[in-house]
Amino acid sequence: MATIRDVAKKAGVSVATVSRVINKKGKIRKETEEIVLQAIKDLSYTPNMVARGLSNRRSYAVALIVPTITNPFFPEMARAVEDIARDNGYNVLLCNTDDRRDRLIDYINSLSSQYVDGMIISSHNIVKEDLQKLDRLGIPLVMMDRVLDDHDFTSITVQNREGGRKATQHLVDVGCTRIAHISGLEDELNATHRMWGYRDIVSDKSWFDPSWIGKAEFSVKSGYQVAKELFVRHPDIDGIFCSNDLIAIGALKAAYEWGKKIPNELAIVGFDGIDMSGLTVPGITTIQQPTYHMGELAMEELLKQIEGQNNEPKKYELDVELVLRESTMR
Amino acid sequence: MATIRDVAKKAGVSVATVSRVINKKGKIRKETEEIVLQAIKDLSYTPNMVARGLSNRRSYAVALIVPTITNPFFPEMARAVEDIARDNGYNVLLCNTDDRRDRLIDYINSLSSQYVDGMIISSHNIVKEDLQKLDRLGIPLVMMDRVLDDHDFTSITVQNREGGRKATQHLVDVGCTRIAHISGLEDELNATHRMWGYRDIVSDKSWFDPSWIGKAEFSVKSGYQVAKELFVRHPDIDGIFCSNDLIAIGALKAAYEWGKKIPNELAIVGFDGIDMSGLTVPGITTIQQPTYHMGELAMEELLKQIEGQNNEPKKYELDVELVLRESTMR
DNA sequence: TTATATAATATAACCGGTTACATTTCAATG
DNA sequence: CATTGAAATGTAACCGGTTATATTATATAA
Repeated sequence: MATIRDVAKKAGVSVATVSRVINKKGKIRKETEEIVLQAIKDLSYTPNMVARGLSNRRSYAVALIVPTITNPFFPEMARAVEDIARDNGYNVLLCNTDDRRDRLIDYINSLSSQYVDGMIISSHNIVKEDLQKLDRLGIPLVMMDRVLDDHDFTSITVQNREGGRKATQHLVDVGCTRIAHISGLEDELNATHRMWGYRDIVSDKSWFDPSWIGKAEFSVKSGYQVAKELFVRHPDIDGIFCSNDLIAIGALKAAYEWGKKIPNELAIVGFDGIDMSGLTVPGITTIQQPTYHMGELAMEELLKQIEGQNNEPKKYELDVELVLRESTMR
Repeated sequence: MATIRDVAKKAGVSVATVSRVINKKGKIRKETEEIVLQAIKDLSYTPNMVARGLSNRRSYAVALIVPTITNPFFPEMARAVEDIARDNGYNVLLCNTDDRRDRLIDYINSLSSQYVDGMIISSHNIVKEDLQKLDRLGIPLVMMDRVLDDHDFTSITVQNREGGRKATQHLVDVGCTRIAHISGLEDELNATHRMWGYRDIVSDKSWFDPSWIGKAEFSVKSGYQVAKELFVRHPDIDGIFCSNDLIAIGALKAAYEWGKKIPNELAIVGFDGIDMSGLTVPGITTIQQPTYHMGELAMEELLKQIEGQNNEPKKYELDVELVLRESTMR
């Protein structure tokens, strides 16, 4: 592998000149530039990113920290992040925290000694002091999907409460009169917002009381179990708004086994709009998040911060959309 | 951030000694070691990985190159790779090629100027000269899932042909007498092997001719379309072996719309064992790959190569297993 | 006690870039 | 023609580690 000094020697100039040509910094004579470019081509030279990183205190890599890449919501986001990163000469480090705080902390620590240029974090385990630490280290950060309530970093999330309302209202509109909600766990802020959206619609109904709200993890298995519990507790249930699509898929499976006909005896609405929600039979009506767009936006905002064009934090709260499928078509 | 020189000064020793303590290389007096460790603790010093990388010509990062992380087969593999990598102090760079050769080449080039310590590649676009290039650059490589036929690198794949046989034989066993196959595209070696497994079972049947084999991309949409074509071409079809689970899900949806009852009028078997295959209604019988294990194994083998313990390439061809679900239970 | 081998530590070069500062070149001005 | 200042380029320090080699301290043998 040729180094910058090889190029300098071949072109008969100093390394500084070569560096200037490569980075288009400072003044260089046209002829000199051409000679250097030719030498670069002749030696098929590529700047060594590690050396450059050491000098610049940069690594040209950003970390994408997610709970787990196996939740289908994240790959699509990751895909978008990587697309934008690649287009801008950055690499993406994939980090799974498994929703464990110790892992998150390990990552934050180890990544900062590697000059990661920025982080996109989706974790509800993050606390204020973590943010302060990153701030102190000068590491740009964008919070994605799962964001802290009170902070001043750029964050990207969706209108969870409004989405919860849309979903629940839709169930009302198709004629449901006993609507349950399967929420995510308490400490998950998105889940809480979605639940409040649900409550906005049902809290003044005569039949409503908190026993209509079940709590599940964001997984198919958990959704399946909690749905069955609801069937026992409320045999007259005729609609469920699930806090995410995985839960909805679990509920669908539970309904099928319980012999409840979908959508006529039980209508189901999910949240997220992962591909899978459209692939079940019947397809599941859901609140679609602009997943890919969120990833794009996150990476773009991060780049702005890294490149220092813009430092005021922005808080995006993107629109969500009701996507109609068979699970509520009656 | 404290540097090694800060530590050396604080401990009253030279940087070489500090380095030796950190890396447990060479002889050091017990007392000296303790003094140094104390200084490290006092300054909460972490070695800078970029500087270390420059010196060692290493980056402590491995690249995971996949067609697209949005195919649910890959996140699980990625998950395993990342787990093992993390445990060993490595980071994982996520690279999506989108099945495009130009992207693959871009990655190979750019990653090599970054001292990536190794690559796990899953791509059927890779050709011999790429392997030679990596060999020349001294970059360890493990080929995953989609491997070149003739090479001498470590590779990890499954018994595709045997899996194809198992799947098809199972359809025969449950009483199917007109069994179609939806294969992946020709240039995908796994798909080809699976198809040959299918042919092993059906080629001597009187009804069989190549029109029973459809070609699809590894996607739900494509599976859906090709399944419908098969329904038209062969109305008496009563079983389909699909080259992967996404195709099977598409076929399931097609059958549902076509009014074919599953499993009695049409039995379906997929391949891969992605989570989703068990979550559809009905669940899809499939040939389960040891996905997580494959990722683990790939990373472990890569580590062996990186750490130089072992250089003879190994070719793993792992067992697959038939997982019974409702789509063939009759 | 001195010579010699060995253990422990220090010095300084090196990895391959960037860049502050120094130097040279050259056109414009007095 | 000498002076001046901007433009172009070069020199060398620096980023923060590793490590070959040199040096010093200590143990062993003669």
